[in-house]
Amino acid sequence: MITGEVPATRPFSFAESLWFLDRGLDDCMHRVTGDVARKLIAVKGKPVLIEIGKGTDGIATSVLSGQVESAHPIVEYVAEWLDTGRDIRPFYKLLKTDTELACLADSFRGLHMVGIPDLFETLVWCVIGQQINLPFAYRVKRVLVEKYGSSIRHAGVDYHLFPSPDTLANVAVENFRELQLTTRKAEYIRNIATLFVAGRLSRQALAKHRDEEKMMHALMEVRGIGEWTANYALMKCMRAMNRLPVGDAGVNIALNRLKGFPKKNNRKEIEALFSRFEGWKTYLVYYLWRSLREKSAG
DNA sequence: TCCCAGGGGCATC
DNA sequence: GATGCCCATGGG
Repeated sequence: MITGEVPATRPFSFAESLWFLDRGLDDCMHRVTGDVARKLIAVKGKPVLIEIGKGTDGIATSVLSGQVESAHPIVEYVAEWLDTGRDIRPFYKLLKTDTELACLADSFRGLHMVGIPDLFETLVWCVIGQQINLPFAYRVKRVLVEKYGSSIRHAGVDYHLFPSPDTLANVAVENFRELQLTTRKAEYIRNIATLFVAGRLSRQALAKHRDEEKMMHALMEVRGIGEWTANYALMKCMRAMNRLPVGDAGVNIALNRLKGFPKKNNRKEIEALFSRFEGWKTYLVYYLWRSLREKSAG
């Protein structure tokens, strides 16, 4: 069996990564059982089932199914996915300068951001999740993926790859409607898929902009991608470090709880706070989201 | 019943 | 640029 170790820059908590992957939500793109997670990924276009668990000094990975020549692409994938290489100590230094937020560095010590390496999946997921609650959004995603994504079965469990742009570009709006997607969302998804097929939208092309604001602009030209979604995509997929999804409900609630900010019309307070987190705004958002689900917070 | 949920587009002024 | 409305499901 091919195995590998993904080095992690400390502080790093695999338990936090695992907690996020589970969260009590039913994410069809991976499976968490006990202290490991399994996920089907594409390596050179072929499905490979990997398992990740706590390693001696990072994350232990192994290939359960599929053909790969070495652990190298697997290790690369996991490092990108779980942001293991990030040194978050500077972020903690900034957190410690804020009386009410200092606790985040202790409560969630070693939490690195779990990303979505695939841009197409990220954008489609955003569209699905727009303006609906998360459990429902995950259900819709599961039906979409089970219907249109390729999968393999291992030990009696199905693992899925996200549907390809080519597949979703050819799904009729009425078939999307059967998945409880609105007509408008169906159109957005079809359009995004078509742009990917045509090569007019890709992670690689987007990355060439380098500048976060230029990437924002490029994404927001696409129908269905507004400011919030563009921010989210840059955070989760492009690893942009200075994003603040304006108007995000989670950020508002978290800062209301932690710092007593108003729940609405709080732009001034929030921008002032985030201006002190230059280079780490994305991570601050992520830690605020994390704080929402701490114990009694539900 | 009402309001909100990890929004976005569009018309209108 | 700000505001209001539409979309359209499910949870509290």
